[in-house]
Amino acid sequence: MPTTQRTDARRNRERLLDAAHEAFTEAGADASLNDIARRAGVGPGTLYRHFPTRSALLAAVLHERIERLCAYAGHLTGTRPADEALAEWLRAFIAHNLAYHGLASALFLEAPDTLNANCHEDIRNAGAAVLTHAQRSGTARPDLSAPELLLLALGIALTTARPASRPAPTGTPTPDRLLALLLDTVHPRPHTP
Amino acid sequence: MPTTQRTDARRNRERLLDAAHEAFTEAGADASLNDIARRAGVGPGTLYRHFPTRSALLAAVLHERIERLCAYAGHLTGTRPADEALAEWLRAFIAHNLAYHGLASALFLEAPDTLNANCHEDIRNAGAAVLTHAQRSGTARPDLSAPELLLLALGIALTTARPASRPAPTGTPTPDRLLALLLDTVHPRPHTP
DNA sequence: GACACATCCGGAGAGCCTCTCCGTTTCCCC
DNA sequence: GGGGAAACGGAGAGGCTCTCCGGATGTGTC
Repeated sequence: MPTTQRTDARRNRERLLDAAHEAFTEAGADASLNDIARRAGVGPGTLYRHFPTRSALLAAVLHERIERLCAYAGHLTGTRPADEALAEWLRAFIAHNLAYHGLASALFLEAPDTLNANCHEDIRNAGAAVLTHAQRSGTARPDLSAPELLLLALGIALTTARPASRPAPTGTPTPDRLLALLLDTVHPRPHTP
Repeated sequence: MPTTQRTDARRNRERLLDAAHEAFTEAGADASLNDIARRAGVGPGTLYRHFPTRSALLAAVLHERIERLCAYAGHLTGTRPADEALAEWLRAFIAHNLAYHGLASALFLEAPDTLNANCHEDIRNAGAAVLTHAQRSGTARPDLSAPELLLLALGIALTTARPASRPAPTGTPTPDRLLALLLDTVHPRPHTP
């Protein structure tokens, strides 16, 4: 069993990822896998061999993006004051989850399996790193856990994501405003009244 | 055009609502409308005549529940201190949105149309009433709007709702804990450091 | 270069779902 | 009890997910 794929398999995989990116961009969660296979010039069987489930495909499409998000955490904690780093990373985290009309959030809510476990783990670790850093500097309350913070931020993405067709009506709170409110929770209370 | 439905129509409508309640309880968003019609002992055509879209059916199923939620707001502001009323109503709001494995939240994120516009409006008004009451009493920060608060609470429901099959893994933050964090944002800061 | 063979492809098709259309039945009112 | 409006129901079109397997295609070997 050679560790390398056949070249046609590798080529098809790339084509499928490109087609999936296109389809998810246009149709979000409603994108048809059949259609993605068609766009890639490939049979449905080929799609399912490369990506057994819709999540697997989504995880593969998001893979690079997630790696960048995680690397960004390291970059921020190294170059910015802890509270700025936390705020900026959360902003990036929310922006990431808004990708593909909020489809990226869906991956995060799925049951972790062998295919997306790394994504979950990596993001959780990145979030934990940024939060811990802020807590050590005294700019984040110590009783807050990373899963709590990430879920709250994820909620912001989920409630502000819009399906392709429907733009946000005016008056709808923006993700930035909701994040600002969330950050008020994160900062330690000056004192308990 | 008589304003009253025929008795068989009314009967079928009731049966459909019961069947839908069952199916949504079991399968959440994945419930098949075909299956709901079957359970109700009715053809698919009948289902679609009574409820032209899935949302319409969902809105009808949730109607009573939503009325209770809105009435609860009035009750709370009349009988409880403003901050307690706000906390308790938000708890109820989140619990409501967790119904049918989070399916109830979906209705809230949909584009308002003639069928569900009342639901949106009523809930928004109820939330605004409870929030305004708290703001007048000085227990909620004045720069917070009802849509903002509702979206944040809705986010909690969305991120903690679980599809039928998959219970929350231990260590997952509970809705109550996330709400407690959210309420910290809501209370006015003792002073700005 | 040709051969053998593991790998990979493609598309037909089963099964389900949404939603429509229209001939038929059922109720309601006179 | 009879006429007509209102409502029913189910066949069926079209699409989607996912599987299966005969056939095509790279790849290492001689």
